[in-house]
Amino acid sequence: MDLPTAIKHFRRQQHIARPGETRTAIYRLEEGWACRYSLLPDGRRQITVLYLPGDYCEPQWLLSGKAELPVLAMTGVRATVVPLATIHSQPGDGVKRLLGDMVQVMERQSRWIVSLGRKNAVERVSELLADLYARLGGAQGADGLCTIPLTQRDIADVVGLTPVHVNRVLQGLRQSGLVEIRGRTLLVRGEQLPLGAAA
Amino acid sequence: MDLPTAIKHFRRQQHIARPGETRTAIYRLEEGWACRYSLLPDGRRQITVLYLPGDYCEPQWLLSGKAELPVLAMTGVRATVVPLATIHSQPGDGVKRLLGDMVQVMERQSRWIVSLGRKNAVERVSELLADLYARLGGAQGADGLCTIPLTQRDIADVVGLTPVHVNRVLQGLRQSGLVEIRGRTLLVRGEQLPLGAAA
DNA sequence: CGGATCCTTGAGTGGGCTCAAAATTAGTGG
DNA sequence: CCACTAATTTTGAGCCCACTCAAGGATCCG
Repeated sequence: MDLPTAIKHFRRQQHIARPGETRTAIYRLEEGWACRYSLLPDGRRQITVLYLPGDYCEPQWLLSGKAELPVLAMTGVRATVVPLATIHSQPGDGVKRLLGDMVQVMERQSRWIVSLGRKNAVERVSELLADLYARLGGAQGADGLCTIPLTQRDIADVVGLTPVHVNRVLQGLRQSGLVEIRGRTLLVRGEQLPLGAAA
Repeated sequence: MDLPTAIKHFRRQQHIARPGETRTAIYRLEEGWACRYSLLPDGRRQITVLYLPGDYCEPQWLLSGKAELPVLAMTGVRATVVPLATIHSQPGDGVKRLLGDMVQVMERQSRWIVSLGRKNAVERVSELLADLYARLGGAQGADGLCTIPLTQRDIADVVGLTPVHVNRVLQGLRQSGLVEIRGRTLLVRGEQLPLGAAA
């Protein structure tokens, strides 16, 4: 109803968009994480994009106006609704900002293709955690630890591994002091994790 | 010099763009294939995008003006030079067409992430060949066969496998009648190959 | 015709998967 | 606050797909 700041809430495991839907607005995540994923007929799932607080979800709706793949809230989500009409009617920063975001997403996807195609389990998990650490803007907690609200199954569906193997990899990283696990919460100590170098 | 149709040629294995370069024009491939790739310090290579005749290379230069990763001619290439200034000065179809292409590339990358993360060797190679067959616009030869000018090493660097294993997979597909190999040329019989279904 | 690149084949290895079960944690309703 | 259930994490044993290493044949190119 009110134009400037419509807010929408989603619960964990609730769909933000479903394939084929026409989209007339995009969301800016204010709080919580979301993902775009793909489900194979036999149940295998692969997450193709992660959306963190501050991200626009999904930029390409500006161009295509249609959702190709399902988008899911991975935690509770609070998002600002940004109607496409609003953006188009003010053809200044808004469009540019979003197109820039699209390029960012593309580059991140390219890097991820490299990881999935050519890197082993430890490298993939490390790179994911390093990327998330960087995107969260450095440390959150006072002790340089930042919180990852993902299930080990979720991580597995990002890095293309099984939950069991992700668990074993995380145990290795834990012994290296790179991550901590308190209850069901994953804490990452950023810095040392190797970001994906390439040429 | 001449504005409307500047043409540029590249030989096989010649770089079309190198990382960090400023780009003031994009190319439209008239003939030949190209790819964007990433090289890890230890020599592992992963191809992230394939450009076929008719494709614009690379659309995101319109927005970023900079090459992030190297682009390589995989065969002899003849390309039309499209200066970015030309596109921006005629803000009609040109921009829209290119942005549409960008979305296409993004969706193809998403599908490829699914393949690399969740599919086995046979599925990946089949999907690649099916995708190429579709993008080449159906059959080229009179017999419903289309030609793939890629090395088995090139294919390996797309699907994230070793050349040796790609060879064994292709032999399986050959016995299934899905592909033919004449000398060093790969011929694909499209139709039956399963395109990546997802939901 | 020589050299380089590419394709092919074989034997052995290993990283990540599968299957299965137990332990821990989160969530729910009374 | 507690009992109960569901979801997640953890651990173990065995297996298989794709890799590695190595050598020999084809094919291309100058």
